[in-house]
Amino acid sequence: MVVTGTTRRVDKHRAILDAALDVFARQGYADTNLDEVAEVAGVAKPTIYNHFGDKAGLFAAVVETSSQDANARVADVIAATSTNPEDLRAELETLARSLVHCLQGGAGSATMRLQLVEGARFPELISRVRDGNRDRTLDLLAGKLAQLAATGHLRLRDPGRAARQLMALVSDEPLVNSGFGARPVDPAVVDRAVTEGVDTFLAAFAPEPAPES
Amino acid sequence: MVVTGTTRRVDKHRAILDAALDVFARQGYADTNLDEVAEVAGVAKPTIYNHFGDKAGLFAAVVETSSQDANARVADVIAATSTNPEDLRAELETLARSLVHCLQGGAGSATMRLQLVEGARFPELISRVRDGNRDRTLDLLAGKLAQLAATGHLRLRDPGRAARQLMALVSDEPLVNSGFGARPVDPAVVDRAVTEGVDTFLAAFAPEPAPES
Amino acid sequence: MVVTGTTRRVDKHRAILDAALDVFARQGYADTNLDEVAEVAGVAKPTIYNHFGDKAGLFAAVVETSSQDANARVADVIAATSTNPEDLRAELETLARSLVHCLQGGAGSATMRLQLVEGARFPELISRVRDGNRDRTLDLLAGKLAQLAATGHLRLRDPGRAARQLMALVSDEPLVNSGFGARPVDPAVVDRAVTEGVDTFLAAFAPEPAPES
Amino acid sequence: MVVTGTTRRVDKHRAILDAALDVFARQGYADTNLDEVAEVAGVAKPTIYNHFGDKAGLFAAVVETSSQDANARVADVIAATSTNPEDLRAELETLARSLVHCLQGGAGSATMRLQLVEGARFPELISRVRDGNRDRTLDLLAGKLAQLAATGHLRLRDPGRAARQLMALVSDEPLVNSGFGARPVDPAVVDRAVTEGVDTFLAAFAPEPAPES
DNA sequence: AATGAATGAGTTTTCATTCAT
DNA sequence: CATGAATGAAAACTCATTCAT
Repeated sequence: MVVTGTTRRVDKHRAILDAALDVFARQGYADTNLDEVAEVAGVAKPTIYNHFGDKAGLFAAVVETSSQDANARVADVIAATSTNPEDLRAELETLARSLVHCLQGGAGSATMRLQLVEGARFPELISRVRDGNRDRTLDLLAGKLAQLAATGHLRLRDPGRAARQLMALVSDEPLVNSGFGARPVDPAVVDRAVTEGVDTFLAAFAPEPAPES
Repeated sequence: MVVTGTTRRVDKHRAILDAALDVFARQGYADTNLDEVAEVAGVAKPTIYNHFGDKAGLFAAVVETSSQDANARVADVIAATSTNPEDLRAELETLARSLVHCLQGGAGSATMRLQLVEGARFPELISRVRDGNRDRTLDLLAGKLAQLAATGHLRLRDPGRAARQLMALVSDEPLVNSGFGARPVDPAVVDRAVTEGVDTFLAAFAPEPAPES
Repeated sequence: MVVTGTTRRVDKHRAILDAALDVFARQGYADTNLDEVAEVAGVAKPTIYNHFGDKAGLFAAVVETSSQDANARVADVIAATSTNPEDLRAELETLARSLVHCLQGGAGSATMRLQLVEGARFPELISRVRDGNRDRTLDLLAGKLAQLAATGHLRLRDPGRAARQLMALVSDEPLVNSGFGARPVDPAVVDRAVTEGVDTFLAAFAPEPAPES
Repeated sequence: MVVTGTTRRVDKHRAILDAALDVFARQGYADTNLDEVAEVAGVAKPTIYNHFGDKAGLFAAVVETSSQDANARVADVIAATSTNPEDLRAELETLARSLVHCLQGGAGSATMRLQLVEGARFPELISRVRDGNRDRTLDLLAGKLAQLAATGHLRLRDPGRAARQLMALVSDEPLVNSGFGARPVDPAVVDRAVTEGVDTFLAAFAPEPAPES
């Protein structure tokens, strides 16, 4: 009994966040009206105000929450990568594919689109969230690559640079192909970007001369 | 003098387009009100409607025009690249820097931001313009790289892939750093991306083992 | 007190309808701006949109409501007419005067003017409402006249025709005189139309040769 | 050569009037925009201002002109009626049918609709034109009926009343059926109204007891 | 805490009218 | 005189936000 009230409240809180992420990502901040969010969430409009203060507060909460989720998934993916793999190429391809999927698939796409589209409207919020997430991701990735270098699987002097370039090689093309999150990505484009990206990465950073393109 | 009637109209047309590019890029489509565009352009609001029909028509005209401009600049830059350079690394760095500048600097940044932010609102328009431009750019770049391969400066089997990866290596980081066009790019980031990007590109595609990273 | 919430809403609904009938009838649909309706009704403009969707929806509601009112009054008037009167002429004059009053006086005039002026703008709505009402009125009137014929007070073979012609005789002149609802009717014109209309009606349909004109 | 300028001007004047009658009648004053009138007339918008001053002036000119035309046609019809006909019923039916046609057919309908719909907007103009026309028509008709009484074809003491009632009997139903000019009239309705209207008129005003209805 | 209802402020669009040629 | 272009004023409609229950 006692927790029911709390549970309900938490449920509504979460329902509003989910609905808002969906609607904001599809229509952008300015074109989102809270009536629609309220309807999708199944609550009355004033309830949104009770929970989040105003429209900007709701948006901030959505961005923070969804970014944390995405970041956690990315960290998991990187952590799951072996530092001493049998097949380096396969290991990197798996890693890259997972990263691209975190950033472009499902909620990841919505999260990214939000950050991207509303960067000019909420500069501090978005800068903080995005740069923070990106920095953490690149740090983790650089760490992993440094370990691979330590174990002799890679030959690199600047793990940060290698991390940035690996990300660029495998994620740039899918990003553009998705219309920067506006459309679903073509899986074939992801495949090609991952395969060719890792290939070039290895050509540049593998200890032995890798096969040419 | 004699053509003043025509001149005046053309002037206003151009003034509206310039003002609209500025305001749209800064505030996004939904947050732009035509009162502000009219004021910046120095015309009355109905004049905008006379020239462009409605807000969406104005936006479309802005995107088309500014994209054509950007595309022309990019084509010039690529065309100006030597296919038999003394110093390949320097030549590629110059090319890359110019490309990044076309895409991220000044009007280029505004153009890109428009396309990127409003992709979901005007899918056909943006797809047509952006994909068209990107494809043309990559074709031109691939052609240039193929020539460099033919003259023995590069070793590559798939010029299209090389073009996409060169673009990714040098432009991804500045793009992110600019908040996808929301902030001015840090020139140091551009420098680093260009230098390191070309370096890795050469490591992967130069005939002789390129210098390590 | 307990039902204040409901009451308030109903009050505003009614207030808007009343105000709108007034303003629409005076100025016509196109010249009516909802700011004025809102002011007359004592509500904010969006409240009108909350209740009626848009301007056309408000108009439709006004027409439906006011027509139902008018129709009910007309039905009452006809029902109140005796089928076995002592003085047939007096009875018919009373009936006719009441009918004309229903159609031309006060809210009746506004209702009629609306239907008449906006017939081209809302063809289905107006056709439905007006033809329906007119048909029902003529049916009721024809029924009453048929009863008067059955009791020997009138001599007629086609009660529908008699009803139409009675209406024409007593209402045409006041209608024109009011500028089709634009001005208040001159009571003297109503008097004359009723007296002379009933007189001619009786000359044509009374069993015994009625007094000459 | 010399008259060409004048001729052209007259042509344009007339073309504007014709176009304006058409558009005003279809859409009403408030919903008519002069761009459309200009396009239909094949002239530039300022030309309308040169000829008629402003929108209201154009409307007044249209009403005056078209009313004069309609009035002239009505006068012709009444004048063409014999005062000593072989078949009185047939003669009256012909007269009535022609009158209804003048008022409801083609330009007559447009003229009437204008007067009716815009009565509240231009009270003096419309009152003057309509009442004037109606009075003249009723005077002419009353004169004709008085002559028929003088020749023993009718038995009436008040020719004005007889004229008003004849008009009411034959024109009321078609008027309503046309939606007061908004739709084309059903010819069957005209036929019935004329036949039955004249029948009742004769029942009331013929010297010998006319056949009952 | 949650909600139905109400509202103030703002935006797109239209159109009668006027310049300048 | 006729016209292409420009404009000031207004009106429909929307939406974030707040009351009152």
